[in-house]
Amino acid sequence: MVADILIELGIEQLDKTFTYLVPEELINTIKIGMRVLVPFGYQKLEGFVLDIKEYKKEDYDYELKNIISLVDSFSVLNEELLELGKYISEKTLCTLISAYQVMLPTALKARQKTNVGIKEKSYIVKNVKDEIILEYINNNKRGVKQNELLNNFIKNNKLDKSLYDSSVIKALEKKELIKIIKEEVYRLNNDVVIEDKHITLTEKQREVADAVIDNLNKSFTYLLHGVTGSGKTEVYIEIIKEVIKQNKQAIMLVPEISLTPQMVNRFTSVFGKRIAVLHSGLSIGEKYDEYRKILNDEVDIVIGARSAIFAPLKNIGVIIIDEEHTSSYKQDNHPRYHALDIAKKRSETHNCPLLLGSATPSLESYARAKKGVYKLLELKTRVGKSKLPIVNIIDMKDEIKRGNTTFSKDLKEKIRDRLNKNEQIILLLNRRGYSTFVTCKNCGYTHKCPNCDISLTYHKTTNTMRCHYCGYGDKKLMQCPECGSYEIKDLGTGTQKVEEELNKLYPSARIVRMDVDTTSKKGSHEKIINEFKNEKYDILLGTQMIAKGLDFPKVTLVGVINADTSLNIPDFRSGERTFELLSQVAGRAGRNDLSGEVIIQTYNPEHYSIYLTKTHDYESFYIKEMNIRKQMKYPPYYYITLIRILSKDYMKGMEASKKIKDYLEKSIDKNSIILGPTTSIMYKINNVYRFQCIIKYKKDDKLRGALTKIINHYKTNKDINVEIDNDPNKL
DNA sequence: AGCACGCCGACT
DNA sequence: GTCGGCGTGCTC
Repeated sequence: MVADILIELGIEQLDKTFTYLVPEELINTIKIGMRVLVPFGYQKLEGFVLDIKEYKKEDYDYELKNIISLVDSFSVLNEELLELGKYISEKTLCTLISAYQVMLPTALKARQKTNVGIKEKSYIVKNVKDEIILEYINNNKRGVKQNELLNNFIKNNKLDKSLYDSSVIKALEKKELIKIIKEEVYRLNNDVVIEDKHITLTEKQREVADAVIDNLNKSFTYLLHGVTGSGKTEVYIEIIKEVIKQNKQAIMLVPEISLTPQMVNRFTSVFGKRIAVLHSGLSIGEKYDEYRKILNDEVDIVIGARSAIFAPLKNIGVIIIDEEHTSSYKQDNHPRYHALDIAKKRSETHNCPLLLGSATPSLESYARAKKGVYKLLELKTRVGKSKLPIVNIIDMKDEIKRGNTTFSKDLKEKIRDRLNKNEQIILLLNRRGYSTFVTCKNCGYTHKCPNCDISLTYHKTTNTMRCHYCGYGDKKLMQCPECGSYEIKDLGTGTQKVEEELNKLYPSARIVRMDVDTTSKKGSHEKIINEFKNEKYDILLGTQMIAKGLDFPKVTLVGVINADTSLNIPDFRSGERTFELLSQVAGRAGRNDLSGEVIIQTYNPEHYSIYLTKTHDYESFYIKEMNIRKQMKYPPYYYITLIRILSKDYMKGMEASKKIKDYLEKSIDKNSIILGPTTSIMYKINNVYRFQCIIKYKKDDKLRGALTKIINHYKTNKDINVEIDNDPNKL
């Protein structure tokens, strides 16, 4: 017997299997999809078994080596995942091994040296019959502690070892009255109280849920367009209930860690313990445990972020992607897969529906729904008494003339008003740090990162200038290095500065800031959210991470400090992003009986992405934006592929980029449009120069082949790195 | 990725 | 004459 092994190393040259002999003692235990340890050149490496077959000596003109050992006693990749990996590597042009690695939790990837194993807890159990124990207790006059332990066996069969003194245990063990056993425990323990509040769906919700429930055994994609607060989660729960009734399982994707706890709590209160959670906020050990729960058929529902789409459930009945427009469903490094794409694939293999939900669907999805590729489901009103908030747009050009830079007069007054009424406020500023750049007033010199093409952000808490791309840190300049002037000015406003200003304006208000800098510690997300929900704070100030999905009943005012930050990014999706962000954050206001109000401060009040949020008018936004996309030949009218060329040497990078463009021009479809090469928007990051070509196409059968050729051509080139991104999030 | 093989410069 | 520079190529 021989086995084809895919080696752990993720480089293109090794993107193929190597054949090894299966030693006698493993013949009965080895299975496809298992991890094994093999000799490879001068090293020992791990790999996945992709095939097992008979050994035919004549097929090999070299000596085969033996597999050293198995890494686990089970297959980490089942047949479906093995196939899915092939699909990913083809679709995203990545090595097969990196496709498999990305599907697995760290602890089960080939060779991550993590050595995370099953966590065990020790218990004490009886080693003899009850009568003997009772007899011992009666004769044992002095051993008070021993008797105390043994007496506990009357009520319990096993006792927690950690609760008893080790000398007592040892003595009883020696007498062979008790023994110690070990059992697997899961690190993540969601103690749950099932409290099915028997929510009755509204007529509309019922209709939407039934549209999916009536077609549970068909692979089809549904787009649920429901305004913020329209009760999409209830619809999801209703569908999943039905799926579980049919003995099937569900995958539920949520965009970010900040949202997971909320969703998990909601779900555990209905479904109890049979839920696994997978997201980046968990430790390696916790993820390993959650994953094993799935492997052991102990869960019906998997809730998690992007990678949860790979959950190895055997009989999926529905896949739900909440906030489907979220860009983080697309991985933006190496295997650049899109969770939505994987979801479609899995929905086909499992013959189950895929439900996408959003208040602001991506243009791509909405266009498909309009065309009938997806079925469009709608929830146009909020549930219960709550109404969509009133949105006011404030032109900051006027405010600046009155001397109001950060807060407009209106926003200041309204914050004061809510503080007086003991209601809560959310403020959004999509920029962390204190000030966004530091400039010399005299000569215009800007303090930039020496490694990247980025101005440094001042962080007052650490008194440093930091680069948000490479992490470079430097002292704040006191004097301009160019002209010697001391007139150094902070420009732009970050969350830290706003926090400071809020403290000055409202000294008694309790303010909590939530951005990357305050949420780096594990669990800090959840802590801030819970404390805000429990009204420990009056104002929640944060970056976009506060915009989505959170449900705070006491929030009646949402303020957007500067709506233009996302609009000014030179990217064809910046309008969509802006509309989406503003609509989402506006949706945080007035989610209960208290009516909500939103203030959006902007320098571009006439921009459709901004003024259409006033009327919550997604439809008009869609039509306007689609017109632009059509004219500019952007998605969803055209597909886009981004080729990024990276080099430490500017000239070499430029030359390679030109060559790539020339090659594309003669090898791909004549109707496809090739733009570039140009330098990327950030032309240098971490001392690497970045160039790009963009290809716009409707249908191009020659493109895939050409891209593969380009990748293959540059894979051995040490000076040039080529990355290909189909359907990029950012250009 | 690692490591050996191999072919050219400056040194005990 | 040798030691060692890292360019190239291979690993079942």
